[in-house]
Amino acid sequence: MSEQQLLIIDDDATFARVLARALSSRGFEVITASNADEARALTRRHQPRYCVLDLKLGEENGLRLIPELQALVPEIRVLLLTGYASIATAVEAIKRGAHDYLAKPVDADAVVRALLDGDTSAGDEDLVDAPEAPLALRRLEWEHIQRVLTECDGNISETARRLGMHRRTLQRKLSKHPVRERPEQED
Amino acid sequence: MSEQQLLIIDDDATFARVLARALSSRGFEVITASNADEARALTRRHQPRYCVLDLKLGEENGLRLIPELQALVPEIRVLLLTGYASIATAVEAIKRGAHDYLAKPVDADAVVRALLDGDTSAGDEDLVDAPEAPLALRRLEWEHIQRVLTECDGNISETARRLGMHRRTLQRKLSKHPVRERPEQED
DNA sequence: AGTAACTGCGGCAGATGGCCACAGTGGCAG
DNA sequence: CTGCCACTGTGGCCATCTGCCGCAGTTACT
Repeated sequence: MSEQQLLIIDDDATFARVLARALSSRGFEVITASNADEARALTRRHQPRYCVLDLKLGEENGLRLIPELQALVPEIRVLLLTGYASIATAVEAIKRGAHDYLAKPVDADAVVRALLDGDTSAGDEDLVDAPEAPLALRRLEWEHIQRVLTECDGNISETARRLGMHRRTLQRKLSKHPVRERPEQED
Repeated sequence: MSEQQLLIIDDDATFARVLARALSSRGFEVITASNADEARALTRRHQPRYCVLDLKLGEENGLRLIPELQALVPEIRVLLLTGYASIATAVEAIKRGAHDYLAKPVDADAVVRALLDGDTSAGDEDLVDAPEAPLALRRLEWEHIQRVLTECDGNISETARRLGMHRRTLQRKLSKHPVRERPEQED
């Protein structure tokens, strides 16, 4: 296949570099941006077909970028990556036009798979089955918090109030590392 | 004014009944289906504007139903509900046209909020009078524990395993929790 | 009998949560 | 401009909770 342009947008330089290397070696022509403005500029210039976007771009919200990128490159495929994954943000991302949404840490193969997948566009074969296990308590808590947080537009105090918990506690929970979806396996 | 038709599709009769009651009291005209065929038939007949769909419909996958329902009622809003939530299925659900995706346990208010969210045609008459009160974390946790406990036929060890917590911890939670923190009526 | 599950219980160290306090910010009314 | 107010980040204290250990008793199946 001819080389495909791929734009990585992540303010975590280390992560971006590692991912860029991995994707380069898999046949993509990778360019990277570390903030929204840079991303816009590079997108305009290079018209990448693929994009890996970090949900949490410093102060900004990566979600906002999705429509912009699509306006610049209609056929662009945006893959959202985040270290703080939750169902609420995943839903939001897809609604805004992201092609897929993965939780860090991911391996490059998963990224490639997600990016390339769906040219068949929602083939029925690929139906994801629901996991047989219920959500672990930690994760349930995380999901609920994320949902309410979204509902409150990121207002932590308000969220804490609605959740009936102390603001300080909420802050600590949020800053702590999120829960992996499949805790039993390593990557 | 005209009540909004709402179709609940869930093979868990108890859950469907409880939810139906709760949503009825919030101003929806609720009809329920317990399998895909029934759902198709009811959709054809009643042309509901809203739909609450369980992801795991017995043998079938609720995801498949989404496009079908939308073919029957183009403006239908499908809310996916599942006790086995995962980011992967959430992404898939939204891609297939679901309006939102929530993990059980949810309270009826959250369902209503999700259904009406961004809905311009929903004259927010008597529909929205539901108090904005997301479950407190404690309560959410309790509900989830009870759900899984029931699923495990009261087997505490198994429940603890599935919930990813220590058996001793579960025991202590169960033994102490006097259950009632706030007698919340469903209607 | 032996094995393997489950259950209840006690205890301990370390993690977590609730709460207070303080500082800095930004919007808004007076 | 000047408070007032709400939000946010942070540190610290102390009570509670959790994870993990062990032990004993029970039930069921081999």
